[in-house]
Parts: sequence; structure tokens; C-alpha cells
Amino acid sequence: MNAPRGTVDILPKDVKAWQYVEDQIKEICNRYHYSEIRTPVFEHTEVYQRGVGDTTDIVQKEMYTFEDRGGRSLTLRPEGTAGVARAYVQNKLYGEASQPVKLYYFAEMFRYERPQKGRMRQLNQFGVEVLGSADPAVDAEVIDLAMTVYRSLGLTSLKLIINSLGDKESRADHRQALIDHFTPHKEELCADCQVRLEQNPLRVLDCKKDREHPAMSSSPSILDYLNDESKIYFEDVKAYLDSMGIEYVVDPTLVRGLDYYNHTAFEIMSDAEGFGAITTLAGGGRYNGMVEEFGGPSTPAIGFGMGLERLLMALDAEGIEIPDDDELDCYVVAVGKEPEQAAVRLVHELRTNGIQVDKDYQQRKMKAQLKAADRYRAKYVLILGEDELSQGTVTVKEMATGEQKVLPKEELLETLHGKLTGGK
RNA sequence: GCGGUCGUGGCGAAGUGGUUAACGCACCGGAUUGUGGCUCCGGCAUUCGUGGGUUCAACUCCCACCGGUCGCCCCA
Repeated sequence: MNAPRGTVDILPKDVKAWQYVEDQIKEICNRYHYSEIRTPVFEHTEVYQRGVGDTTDIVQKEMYTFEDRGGRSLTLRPEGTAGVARAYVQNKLYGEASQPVKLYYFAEMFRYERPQKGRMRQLNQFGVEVLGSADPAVDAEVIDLAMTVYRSLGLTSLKLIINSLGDKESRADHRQALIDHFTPHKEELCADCQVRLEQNPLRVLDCKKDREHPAMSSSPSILDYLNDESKIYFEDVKAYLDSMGIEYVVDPTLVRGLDYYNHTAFEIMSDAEGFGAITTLAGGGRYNGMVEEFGGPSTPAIGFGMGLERLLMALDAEGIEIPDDDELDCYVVAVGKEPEQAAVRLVHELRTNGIQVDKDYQQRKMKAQLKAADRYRAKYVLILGEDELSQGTVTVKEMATGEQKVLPKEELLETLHGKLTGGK
């Protein structure tokens, strides 16, 4: 029996790294004054069809959709934003006194794709959503938060790419321009793009196959179709980024694979060597229409999703070590029936009194138990043998120095407390 | 969905049509009678992803399937 394709077990030795980055990120979210939200791991399929968009790859070919016993169509969460927007509407968070609502989440996502380096069928994302503000400073704050996460973990090979997709009017104008531009060349484009031209011409720009086509380089840039309002908005976002010293590159072909974006779109990539073919670490943008799409009031919003597997890969690629300080306060060594029974009572007593302690459960010889204690990086070994048992004592050995002394059992707890708290 | 590549013990990794399947790490035991990290000695794959086929003989050749991995598309 193996785990399903595209899934992995995160074993204890790896969980350390996960907890480390999660702790760091949560601390940053707290500093930026964001609150955690937890939404269901599956939603009605319509949530993603309407929220993410019917023409997207996610909806068209990557969703884990199933029918429940009541005949309802449900889908395992493929991305975070739609569910959060749905929750925002359903719980009327737009009515909260504090606006905007600034949220973050850690959640697993599911996409039916062929796995490869940095691409899993079940993946973990950290994400942020800010709903209820159309201030370009929020766009900048969200981008700043993402960059701060990476920087604070020590990553340096980063590239921030931004673009503006404009508002509804700008997008419509640009869309028409794209159709006019590509239609004469339609037969020369790949099959996918011929469909895209009909459904969502913006995504033709995203195509890798037709990248070399002459019509690509001469295609109308969204930036030339931004109306004044959109243009000013984009300028403001860039000015805020400049003022915070955040470097970026404007890429007019960055359109993102999700239909809901308008105005700001951004992606953070890694430059690091040995990162594989996948370089996108995080992506996001503004989605001012989604809340309304779910039946809520017109609500501007922006957010991003950050792949945690890719974050860990990036740390690895840049040679950043995760601190590993696993130690064990005490390890009780006992050989023989009577001593072992006494040892069970002793570890229970010490644990009850707040001391971290473990013992052998493999009936190993004393020597092997000491070896185990060494492997666990135990600070102290408590030896409880026949002699100690008959005398009501415990031998305490400090592993770092090898020094040991015999203590009356009554003094053990106090001594350990003193050593473990004072010694640190 | 398509393509490349790989599949030998807990892990890493030799091997080659011929009959005991190297080695390293880890682990277990012993030298050490109650004491770790070093050293020495010993133990640890009736078996080479699964199923067929070729052959006197297959881990080695062929086919299929399964699985891993990398890449394409697209993205986290």
C-alpha cells in the first residue's frame, strides 16, 4: 500500500522544518495584524466554477470533484481565495466594524496534475486575503508581507514580477484589441490558444508554445489599454513599493491563470540554482468582483497564495539550514524486572512534574540504553538499578561531562528542576 | 493527457546470462561483570518492483503492468 500519487507523508524529521516556517510566518502575520481563518477542505463545486472561473486550467482539468451520497457535487479545495470569499459573504464579514478584513490561512490544496519536482497533487499553501479596501497601499502591504516572509527566512534569490490587468472597462478594451490582433493569425496558433482566443484571449499571452510567434511580440499590451483610473492605481501601487524599497519588474505578459484578477497581479519567483523547472514561489492579485459574484456587496479584495513545499525547496536550494535543537531532558535507564517497574513509576512522576523524560521499551542492555540516551541527546541519564532500588536512590549522570552522582530519590525532583532550569 | 529515465536489504550503492548477490551507513550482539560518543569482532537480502516469455540456466535478455522520478502544458 502506497500513498496516492502526488501525495507524501511528512515524517517527524521533516515536520521540524514545517513547524519552523509556519511559526515564523504566523509571527509575521501577527506583526502585520492579520487574523487566521480556517475554511472547509471541500466546497460546493460551484464555488470554484464561479470564483476561479470556468475557463481556467484549475476548473477545466485539475479539480478533484466527486458526488457525495446526497448527489451534491463537491470539490476538494484547489486554491484558497474562492473559499475565503465565500466564507466572507456567508458570515457577513463585510458587516464587521473593523475593515478591511485581513485574513491568512494555512491550508492543503488539491490539484489533479502529473506530479514533478515542486508540483504535488496535495500541496500546502500559506495565503493572505484582504477584503474591503480598494487602497493601493493594501496591494503594497500584501506584497510586502509575502516578500518579508521570504526575506526573514533568509532567501535572497527572489524576483518580484508585477502587472496590472486594469479594471473592467480596461480589460474589455484590451480583450477586444487582443481578439482583433490574433484573429488574423488564428490558424497559426496552437490548438489551446485557438480555444483561448474565443474564451479568454488574455491567456493567449500566457502560452509557452506560441511564444515565438511573431504576433506575440507585437500583441497589444494591457498597459496601453489601462484607463486613467487603472493607470493611476497601478502607479500608486508601484510608488508604495518604491517607498518601501521593494524591487520589482513590470511584466505586461503576466496574466495569471485565474480569471478573477483585475488591477494588480504579481508573482514571486526564485532564481536559485537547482530549483528545477518550477520557479514560481507565490502568486496573487486583486479580485474586486468575486465577493459580488458570491452574492455579497461589491467588495474590493486582494490576496496571494504561497506554496510551502516550494518555500522549503527554495530554502534548501539556497543552503539555508533549519535550526535543529532537539534534545531530551532525561532518559531513565533500568535493567531487570523490578527496576523497570520502578522506572515506569519514575518517568510518570517526573513527567507529571513538568520534566521531559523517556525510557527504554526494547528490553535493551544497559550499554545499549546509554547509547539510546546519547542518540536522543539526553542531557541527563537517570540510572535505576538493583542497587539504587534497594537503597532508595537514583544515579544521575550528566551526559555532556560524564559526571555522575548518587542521590536519594526524594532529592531527585528538586535537583533536576534546578539543573534543567538553572543550567540553561 | 504526452515524453524521458529509473526500480537490488531499513537507507545508499556494486554486480552480471551460470549456480554462497560486493561494499558503506544504520541496526543488533560480543570484547566490557551496571555505563554513551572511539576501536575491534560477529550478525543482518533463500533474494534483486509484479506477472509472463526466451534459455539447460535470468537480478542480468524480451514483453506487459505497477510504482518512483524528471520534463512538456499550466501553475503553488
